[in-house]
Amino acid sequence: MARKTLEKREDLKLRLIEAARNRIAADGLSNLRARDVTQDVGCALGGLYTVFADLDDLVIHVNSATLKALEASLTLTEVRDHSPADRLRNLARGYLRFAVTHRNLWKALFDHRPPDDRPSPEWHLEEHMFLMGIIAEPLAELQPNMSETARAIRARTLFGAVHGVVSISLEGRFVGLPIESLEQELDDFILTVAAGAAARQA
Amino acid sequence: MARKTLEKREDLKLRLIEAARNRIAADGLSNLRARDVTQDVGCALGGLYTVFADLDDLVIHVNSATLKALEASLTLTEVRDHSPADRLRNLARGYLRFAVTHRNLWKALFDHRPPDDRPSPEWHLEEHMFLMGIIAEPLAELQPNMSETARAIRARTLFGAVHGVVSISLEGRFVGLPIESLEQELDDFILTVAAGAAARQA
DNA sequence: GAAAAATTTTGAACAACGTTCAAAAAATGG
DNA sequence: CCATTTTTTGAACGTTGTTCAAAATTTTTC
Repeated sequence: MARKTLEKREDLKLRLIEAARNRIAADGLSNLRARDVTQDVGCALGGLYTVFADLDDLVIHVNSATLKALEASLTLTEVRDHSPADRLRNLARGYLRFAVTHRNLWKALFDHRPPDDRPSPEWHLEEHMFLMGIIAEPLAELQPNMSETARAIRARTLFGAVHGVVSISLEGRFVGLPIESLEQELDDFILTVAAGAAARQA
Repeated sequence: MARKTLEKREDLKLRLIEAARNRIAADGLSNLRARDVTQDVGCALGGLYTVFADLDDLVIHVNSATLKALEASLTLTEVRDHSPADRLRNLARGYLRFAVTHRNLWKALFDHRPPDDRPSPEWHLEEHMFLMGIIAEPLAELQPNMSETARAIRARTLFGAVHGVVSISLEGRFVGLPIESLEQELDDFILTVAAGAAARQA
């Protein structure tokens, strides 16, 4: 029966993802080794390549799980009856908190570069889109007379800005700063952007 | 005489940096190979390790040169008698233009991760600081009653934001967009931040 | 249920890296 | 010109990701 076979394959796949996730969370993406994860799950080295195309494919699946966790974390903090600026601030805070809490997994989302001849599959690229979507909503409220496409681009810009601020805060040289200061700085930044958007809107 | 020896060492060093720079510019950081650069300059494989600690050390020197070029490019476009917002916009534009023009060298600045047990030397970390310094000046004019340290942090935040916007614009999926649109979007973003800063200042 | 056929799993072997270091080559100095 | 020191060399090593013929297992057939 092909039934049992498929199930076992799927089970191995999940266990490999879980093992890789733990390895990345503990030691960082750059220390992920095919030999380690296969030993962790108790299969042969070659077993990995019966379920994934290569290591990058496995990493993509780990990143996919991380994105789902991030999505769950961000949509949880969404409160619909707050002002747009407050909602944007909450999203930025949530993003910062997630990055701090799951440092290595979060870093893996952006440190991972698939080889030139094997770019990320379409389904994974689309997983990044929910981030833009989440931002687009409060943005629409903030600048209602903006075209749909312009707002999509602006959401991407805003995400890039927040991600950049969080990145440089966590990876830079000022990492001695307490998390509260980072949050305060990020809050200020978001409120500044929101104020500017509102001002230029009028 | 130790004179000639030192000169030859220095010459080899420079030639290796130049070769590595060309390789990175052409094929990207991830395709840089010790065997390639040593062949390019016509020395033995081991010769590289008589002048640099390892490949990462060589990359750091390439990045150092890239930062100098970026600095030259940005300070050139600085015009002191413009408004703070205009100056910030010019800096952001210059940054975007540099990233577009020297795509792979610019990417190498941030893609390169030295191994955990061998972080970047202090002198190289300080080279990144001029970027913050350049930003801090117009920022001081924009928000004069801000403390020195707060402004330093804000400059870092602002750089992170601009870098994030440029990154996501160039590496994301919307790369079909013409450069003019990216520039327009970045302009808008900067002016929004500047407007917000001015508004919250008052 | 045993033998044959198909499938799955294995891990030794391979190629491509960065890095090392004993030996060769070159430079120095007396 | 030879001895000594210094510099350069590239074969060899350790560690990667990846492959694939063979072993182990499962399924099918009679």
